[in-house]
Amino acid sequence: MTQKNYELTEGEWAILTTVWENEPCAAPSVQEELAGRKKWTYSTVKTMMDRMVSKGLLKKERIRNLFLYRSAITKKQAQSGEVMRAVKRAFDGAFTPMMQFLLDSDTLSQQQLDELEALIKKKRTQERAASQK
Amino acid sequence: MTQKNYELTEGEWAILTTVWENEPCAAPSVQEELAGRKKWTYSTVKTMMDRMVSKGLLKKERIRNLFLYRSAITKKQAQSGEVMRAVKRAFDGAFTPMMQFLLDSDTLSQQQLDELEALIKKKRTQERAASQK
DNA sequence: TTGCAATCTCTACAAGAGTAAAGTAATATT
DNA sequence: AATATTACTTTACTCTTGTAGAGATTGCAA
Repeated sequence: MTQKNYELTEGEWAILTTVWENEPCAAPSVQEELAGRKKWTYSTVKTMMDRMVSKGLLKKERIRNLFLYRSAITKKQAQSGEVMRAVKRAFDGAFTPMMQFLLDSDTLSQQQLDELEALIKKKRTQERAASQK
Repeated sequence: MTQKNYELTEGEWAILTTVWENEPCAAPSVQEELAGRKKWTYSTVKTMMDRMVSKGLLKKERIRNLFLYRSAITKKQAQSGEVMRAVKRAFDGAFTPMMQFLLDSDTLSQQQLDELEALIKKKRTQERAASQK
């Protein structure tokens, strides 16, 4: 499974997010769902969705006269693409410097730091377990 | 200092990176410097650089007949923008989930985990110190 | 001074993203 | 059936990014 690196645009994120949550869903539903955040007309949404089908981001299926869309990539794949892009462009492809950056930026609270530390502990245990299987 | 959120394109990253390393520098130098990775002609590079000046990403200064460019934003700002974009789009603005994703996804070695833990410890000390000044 | 070399300016074009109006088809309502 | 509503298709316009050629300028070398 050679996974491509998806780099979605703002609009594609908006749509995919809605699709993930309502899958399978029709274009009008997506438009309504999005209506709060984005003031896109049905036309706009439909156009974008069909372009996304061509790009392999969504799948479209016709059931008699109803068109249902579903995602063609998982949220994880999309997240990974986004993170990869950041890491690749801004940190020369190296993960640790990016983490370091996140830690340095003072956006993390004590509580978040706790959480992270816990995550690391867990991670380390897993590593150890895995390496001596 | 209301810091804007810079979202650079691929090309802008390439150019800014070279500028940061050679600042101040002339357009032809940047083009030559980039010649290895990108097969852009001088024209291309010059056009992009001037657009970047308009956008406030670079500054241009004329010294007699020489034009010197320098960056208008720091690497840190650019990195921050990139990270913010990822966090905002892919993780709903929440840092911890992104960290978690990084921890889960990647091939972090024991050593890197150690580093991170140390970073967190240090960070926490700083926080504490700062909060009770 | 004449001309080449380097550099800059102007102009342009294609592709993709965002945006949507208009026209058409199909379904539902009275 | 006639009309209203909903959904889909076609077409298109704008802006940005990547890309670059052609022409104008400037400064140095012969």
